[in-house]
Amino acid sequence: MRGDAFDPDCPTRLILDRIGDKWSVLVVLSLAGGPRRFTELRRRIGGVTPKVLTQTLRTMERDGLLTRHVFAEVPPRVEYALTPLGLSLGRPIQAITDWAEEHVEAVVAARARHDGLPG
Amino acid sequence: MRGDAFDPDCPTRLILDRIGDKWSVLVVLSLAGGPRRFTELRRRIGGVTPKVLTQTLRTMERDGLLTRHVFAEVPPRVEYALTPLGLSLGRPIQAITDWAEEHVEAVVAARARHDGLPG
DNA sequence: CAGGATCCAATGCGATACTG
DNA sequence: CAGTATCGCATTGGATCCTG
Repeated sequence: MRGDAFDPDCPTRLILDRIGDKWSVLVVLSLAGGPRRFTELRRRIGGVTPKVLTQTLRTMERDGLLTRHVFAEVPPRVEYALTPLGLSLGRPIQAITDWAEEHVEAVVAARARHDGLPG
Repeated sequence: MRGDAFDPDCPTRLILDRIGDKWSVLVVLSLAGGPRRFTELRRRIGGVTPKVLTQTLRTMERDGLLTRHVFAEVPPRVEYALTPLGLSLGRPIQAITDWAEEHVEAVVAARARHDGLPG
């Protein structure tokens, strides 16, 4: 049985909320090539604070999208890796960001045109 | 020149923000089959209030994703339709919602498993 | 290195009521 | 029918400082 995004009570909405958050998408893309450490992610994803990155990673771990592996070393080392589920999400995510990167100019232009016109 | 979603100053981020909002995705899906009137959209998209739906539609119009056409009739009639740009966004959006509807159970299960375990 | 703790600002969103 | 106006809260996310 599939979900139904149009039903306000369907948990599919929860997924869309997650995808809609500011950083999950970039985390998925960053991990698509293999496991990464916390600071690697932080550097790769411009503008994210450690607090928010941690929150994002914890939520995604809870949702079964990635795993968190702590190595018993000094200095500490923690690696994040996509699960098969998270990896499968990578494809539609990539489609969205591809669209965004390709059409960003058209949107910005439309916005300028709209804002420039009176009324 | 394409955008770069990893650059915090790239407007691509603005697009991701739009896609991430609670209702735009459902509006795109609702209009994929052709133009719809305001109340049709409102009924189709469960749980949205008129104020928020209007906001969403206005923003999407500004971004060049849809057009708003007012008919000079009584009672009033307003139709919303996707532009070619909005239509092109429909495909990656559909990919995301397909993923969500297909994997919602896996995510909910992962969440339950995670929350059920101590620590 | 990988975070936790705390405080705070923005704002998205909802409820309700009203209108040309 | 297709909105607008007002109010207010809950959530999200950012700045900053601290630590095992």
